[in-house]
Amino acid sequence: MVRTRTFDPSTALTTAVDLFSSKGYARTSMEDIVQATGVSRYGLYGTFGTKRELFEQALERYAEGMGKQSFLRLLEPGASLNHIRTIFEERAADMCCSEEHKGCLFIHTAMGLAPQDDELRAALQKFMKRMSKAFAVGLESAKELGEVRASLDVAAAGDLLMSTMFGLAILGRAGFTHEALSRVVDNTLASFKD
Amino acid sequence: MVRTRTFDPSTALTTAVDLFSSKGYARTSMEDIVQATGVSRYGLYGTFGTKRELFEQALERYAEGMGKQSFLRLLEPGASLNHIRTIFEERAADMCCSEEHKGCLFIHTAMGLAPQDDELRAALQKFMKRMSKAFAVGLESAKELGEVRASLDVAAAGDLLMSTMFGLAILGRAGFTHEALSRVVDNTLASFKD
DNA sequence: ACCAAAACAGAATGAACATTCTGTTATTTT
DNA sequence: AAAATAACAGAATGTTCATTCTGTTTTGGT
Repeated sequence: MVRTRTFDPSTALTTAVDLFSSKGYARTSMEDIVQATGVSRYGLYGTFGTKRELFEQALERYAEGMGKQSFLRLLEPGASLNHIRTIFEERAADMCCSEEHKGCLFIHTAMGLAPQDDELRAALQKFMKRMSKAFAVGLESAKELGEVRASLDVAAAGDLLMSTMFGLAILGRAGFTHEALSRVVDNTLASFKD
Repeated sequence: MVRTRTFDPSTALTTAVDLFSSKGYARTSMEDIVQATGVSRYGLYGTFGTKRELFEQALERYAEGMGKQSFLRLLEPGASLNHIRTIFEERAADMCCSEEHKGCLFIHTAMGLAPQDDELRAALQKFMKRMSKAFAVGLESAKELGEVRASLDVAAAGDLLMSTMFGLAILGRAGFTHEALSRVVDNTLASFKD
């Protein structure tokens, strides 16, 4: 390496994640990414490969970020219903109240490339199962705390919470109020009790 | 009108609905629609206006179709939980098991044009509220039949069911099994009882 | 049968886009 | 300091797309 790179691939990828998750694959152009990152086409293609490959890496980063930022807490002992509620609350705030129209990259992937792209669909499934599993583990902890009924099937409830998370993202994107989303969360979580 | 039209606008619109709901706005081209309908560009633009305007009409048609095909039953007296379950079952079958990758046009709209297009977003909200309301009315009937607890807030539950419907569509698109979706539906409906 | 207008098929236009290419600049090694 | 090469900016290429234009064909009214 003779001339040194003038950009940080990791922060560039973060920017790409933001663009992809607000506008999706089809509606964000490489030019958009060049503009937003300040990285040249050369750097982008050299570092990340094609747009499709960049998207895949963005999806991985997005999943990783969600895990670290939200779902890791559920895997720790003592996780409670409130941890789950907080995760929903944070996401609802992102979806509803941001002027930049943040969106869910999982949903964009599912509605966009996933049906035609086996590799991407497999990755998406893996991340989604991880998410459902994290919810299940969190619910298991909550069960020990007596916050949810002992008979609750936490695996099924994990899928249900994941599904709810996506549903809320759609409601948020459609312009529903934060209150409406909160009510859905409250009712869903309440259904696990007793 | 001197020369007679050789296509039926209504069936052409139906075809456009199918294309838009499987691939979304950005990924279906006017050329795709020309091919699938057999209607010339001239006919398409002359009858429906721009692609954006065609999409709006497709969205309306889609909502209307969902209403007639699924939600009208919920407004009739005697609607029961099973009517609701059937609606979910039919949709789940569409989403999971079709090779043509049917999708939900509401979701495509929410993730695609809605954030930037006030008119489309308003239309989408209207249709979504109608959907939630239909669920609520169905639940009210189910309440009279004693299928759900008397204390159930049917308006809140209507939003929840709508959210669930979107969540399921995402799961289906991501390749989750029909069983996984059914389990979510069962658990959601069970949470309304007693 | 003829005319005018509307519908048609497909070519044309101009913009947007993904990707590659070119010439330039910076930096490490010698 | 010179050489070599990786990184850079942006021009070039070829494709796809939405929309408009052109020349042709059909058909209702005369």
